[in-house]
Amino acid sequence: MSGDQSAKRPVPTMRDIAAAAAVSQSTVSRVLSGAPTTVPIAPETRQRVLRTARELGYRPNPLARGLRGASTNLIGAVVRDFSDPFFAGVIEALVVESMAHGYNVVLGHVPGRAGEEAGDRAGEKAGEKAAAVAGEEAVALTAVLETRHIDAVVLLGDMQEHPQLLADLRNSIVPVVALWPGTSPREFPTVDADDRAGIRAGLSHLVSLGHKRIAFVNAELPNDYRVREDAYLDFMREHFGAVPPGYVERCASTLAGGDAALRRLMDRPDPPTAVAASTDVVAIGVLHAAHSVGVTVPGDLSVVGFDDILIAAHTVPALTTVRMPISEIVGYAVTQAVRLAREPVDAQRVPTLEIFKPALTVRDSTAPRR
Amino acid sequence: MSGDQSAKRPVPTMRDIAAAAAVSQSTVSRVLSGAPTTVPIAPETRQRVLRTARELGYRPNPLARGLRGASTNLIGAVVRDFSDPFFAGVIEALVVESMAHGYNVVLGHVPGRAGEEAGDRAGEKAGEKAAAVAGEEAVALTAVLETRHIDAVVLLGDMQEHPQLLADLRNSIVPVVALWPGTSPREFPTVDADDRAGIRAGLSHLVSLGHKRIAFVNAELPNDYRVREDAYLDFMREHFGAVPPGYVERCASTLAGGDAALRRLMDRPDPPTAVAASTDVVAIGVLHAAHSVGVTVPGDLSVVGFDDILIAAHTVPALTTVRMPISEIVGYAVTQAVRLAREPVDAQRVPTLEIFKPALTVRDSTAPRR
DNA sequence: ATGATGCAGGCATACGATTTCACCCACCAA
DNA sequence: TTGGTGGGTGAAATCGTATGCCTGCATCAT
Repeated sequence: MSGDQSAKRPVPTMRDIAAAAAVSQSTVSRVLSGAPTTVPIAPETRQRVLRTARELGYRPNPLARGLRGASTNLIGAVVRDFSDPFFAGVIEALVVESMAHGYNVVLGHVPGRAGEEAGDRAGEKAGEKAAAVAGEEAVALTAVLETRHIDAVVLLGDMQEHPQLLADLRNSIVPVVALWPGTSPREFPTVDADDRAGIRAGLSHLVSLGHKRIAFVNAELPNDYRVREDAYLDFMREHFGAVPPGYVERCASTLAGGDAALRRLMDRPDPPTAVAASTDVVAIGVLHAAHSVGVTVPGDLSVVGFDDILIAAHTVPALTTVRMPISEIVGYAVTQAVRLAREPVDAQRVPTLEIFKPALTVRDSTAPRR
Repeated sequence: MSGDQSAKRPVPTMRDIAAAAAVSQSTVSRVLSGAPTTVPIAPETRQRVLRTARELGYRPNPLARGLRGASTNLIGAVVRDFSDPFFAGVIEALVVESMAHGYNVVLGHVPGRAGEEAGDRAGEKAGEKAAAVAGEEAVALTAVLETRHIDAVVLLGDMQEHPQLLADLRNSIVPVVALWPGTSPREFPTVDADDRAGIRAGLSHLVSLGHKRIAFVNAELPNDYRVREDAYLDFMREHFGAVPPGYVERCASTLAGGDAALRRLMDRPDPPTAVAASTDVVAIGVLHAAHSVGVTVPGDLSVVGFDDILIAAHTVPALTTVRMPISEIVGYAVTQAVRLAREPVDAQRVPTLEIFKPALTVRDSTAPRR
């Protein structure tokens, strides 16, 4: 068919279509963009152009589109911590939801303090470029964004560690939606979960099983985000008048962190009979540690997690946890982001706040106190 | 500082720099791109331009760059299954590695049979556009790519289910690197692991512990990818002369799949004393099922996984598995992709093949046969 | 003194699509 | 016949960057 031509120009341009359909390139643009043109197009011309485009296998060049200020249909996702299974699930939901809206997702990962390093290694490719461009560190931080390359940005998790990124975002024109913002200032439209209600649901469940010696393992973010911990403290004070001293353990937000935290708790003279964890990841670490030190779950110890990540239903034993409505939250956020991407700039920065309610999911890691 | 100006033009262009530094736009481009120009630039001019750029907070517009055929520094990742924790880890590695090379990652997910649906819902945004563009289904499938928007494509997992995607890739000029291609035809440079060696390592370990009744749980991909299963069959025949009948269970590549498979195995009159799973995900399902039906691991049953995903070290009990060298594989692939992105088109499609060796990681889910 | 060299930098154009403006033509009313 | 009028189309500017080509201006050798 288009043999040798496709070898040279695999993707035909509008000019090619125009030549083949014997119209001008402007007409091709008008027909293919499908936008309600100000100018009328004869039905037959329209058909001819469409047919030609199909035959030649036309694909619009999004870069050229974007250059004119049109949308690139790209959503940038900046995620605090990649290795966290919770965010892995979030990203999946985000990608699926975005594609359903006709958008793709560009992943950005905010390097800890690695601005320098990233710049250096990028230099491999860019030659002197990296060194030459002004304000290189700042550029490295906002790498994903490269403003205007992207129609909207979704912030996943606490971004407090990256003020530079937030500042860049603030000064740019891209709409931003923040999810699970933690301690980040509420400067963008935000979607979050009612952490306090979630923690209370888990704790109420433990109390209803007769537990009193309930410890809390808090996955500590770099900036003290203590909503879940505070919810625990308040709950304990309400129900028992006081928080058992030493019953709050803080640890890294990892499996190993939860593991270590439980070991510390069980080493106490008065070990708890139940543990609430601030995330499933640490809860799974707790499960593992309990098994390692010979504590039976749920016989000797009840464990409640938070998030209901994918593996939670298949741990040993299956984890009782609080389901984070990820798809609802992400779905809402994407809808919001897409809407903002189309709206005039001035309407975008209203820091709205939408809260979703988590719900308890009882499985096998909790049992009545012995 | 730049008060009202930033309100109108948040991101200055090269033209702005040029005006401010009293040089031509071309000079600005030459200085900022840092490429070894054919044209000499006076050091002082260079400095002046750089300073001006810094002061005005210049950021290159990647779209405009890309339009000229330059690189967009974007790598497209197409992943077979998002919900798989294995691929979550892979994506993390990919993002980190890509950013180290100065690239960002665009996530694509190949919809099962959902071409229609995706197109419809995308229509929300594009109005008649979606319907108007030729070959809409094809466009939906290659959504991420939008050829030339991306410098290279990394294929994650088996793409056999998506011949349309492969065809598009074949006809486009983007370099492609395939990772863990499974049954996909070897038409691109490929990076894979030595599955056979990995399975044999796991099985040898079980045999050295005295196990003979070793079953295999195969996470079945849509296209029968049976390298791991075949490795098991061969191994068993070599060591025991035959494969115990009914000892190969196939299941969905999910936690629930592994769960169900183990239940079937343990229901047999001659249950195995050890199980090798083709992936950690199903192995974790196996662990969970064993616990549910009262089979102790590793007392009654030894379990070996494959992949060494993040949670594997923290399951109950910690999973003995075969470590998939993800970072090595991804690192090699990204280096390759970046190199190909810079090379002339004709050198790109040589279907090279690089194989990495997995290694056994012994933890607590295996023990001598009782 | 003068053409040859080399250094610095500007001009113009290309990239592919969008969009504004202008144009042509047919048809209708006056 | 002529001045609309409006439908249908094309030419050209534009977006921001990269680059081939050309032009000044010194300096240098002859």
